[in-house]
Amino acid sequence: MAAWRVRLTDAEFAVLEPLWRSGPQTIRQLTAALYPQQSVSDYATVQKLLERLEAKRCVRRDRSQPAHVFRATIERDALIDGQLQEIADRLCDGSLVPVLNQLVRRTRLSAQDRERLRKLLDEGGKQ
Amino acid sequence: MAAWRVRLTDAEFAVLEPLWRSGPQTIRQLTAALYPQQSVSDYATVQKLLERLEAKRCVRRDRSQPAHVFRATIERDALIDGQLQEIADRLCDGSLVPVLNQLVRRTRLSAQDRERLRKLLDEGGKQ
DNA sequence: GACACCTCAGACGGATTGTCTTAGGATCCG
DNA sequence: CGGATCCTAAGACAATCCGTCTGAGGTGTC
Repeated sequence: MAAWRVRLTDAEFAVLEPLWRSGPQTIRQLTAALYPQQSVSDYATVQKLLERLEAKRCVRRDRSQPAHVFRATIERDALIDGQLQEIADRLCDGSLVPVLNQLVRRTRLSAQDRERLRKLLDEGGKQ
Repeated sequence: MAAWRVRLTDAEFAVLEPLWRSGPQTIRQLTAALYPQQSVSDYATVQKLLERLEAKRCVRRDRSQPAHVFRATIERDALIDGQLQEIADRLCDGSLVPVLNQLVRRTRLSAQDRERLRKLLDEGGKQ
């Protein structure tokens, strides 16, 4: 699970979302999820976005059905990784540590969240 | 220090960098820092980028000197915040907690780093 | 006056983005 | 068969963005 470096637009992120949430789908299904009252061109828009996501290797197409079925080939977490690394590169000379510090400092955490993080820190130490 | 929501380009980030590192500067100084062998149009490029950064309120211009002096009006940390929030919005329904988890899980941390984070977690709990 | 440096306004070409149109193939059903 | 419906594929489209570049004009200094 390498940190995936790719630049996506807002609309492309939006298309990925239902694929992560509900698994592989056809264009028709995705259009229904994204544009509640779908029009002809909404369908075409989703189609184009999927085409671009495929070119960026974030999505794969199963052509065995008459209506192609699309699935995400990148996990949400991997994409988060990539985005984080991009912040680090642009703002912290490539290091994630300052990003992490800033994030811990700023985020409102419940006691549970904090507990979980402490555990993660412990595990990380043992590896 | 609110999380600053603004979209910057790579070149704009690059201009901000020397402002953070070395403080307020003129266009000439910034150009020298960014384009080691500066040409006429490199100067103009930096000028245009500063103009756009000013429009985005990331930079302020002191006009009292013949050569205007620019300073960053946004801190590096605030910008990191904004970028992190943007990831959260696009990928985690607005919550920073999953981002944080992922970051802790993925980042290689030294024992020192881990210790510092533990402290940050403790402090956060007391507030 | 000549020169150097500055600001300001805007043009520019290329890329990106989201939307939309059209053409054509496959399938289903009367 | 013939028509309706769904699909893919290809590309046009306007708007915006992005980095670069040009030119006109102001100001200061020797």
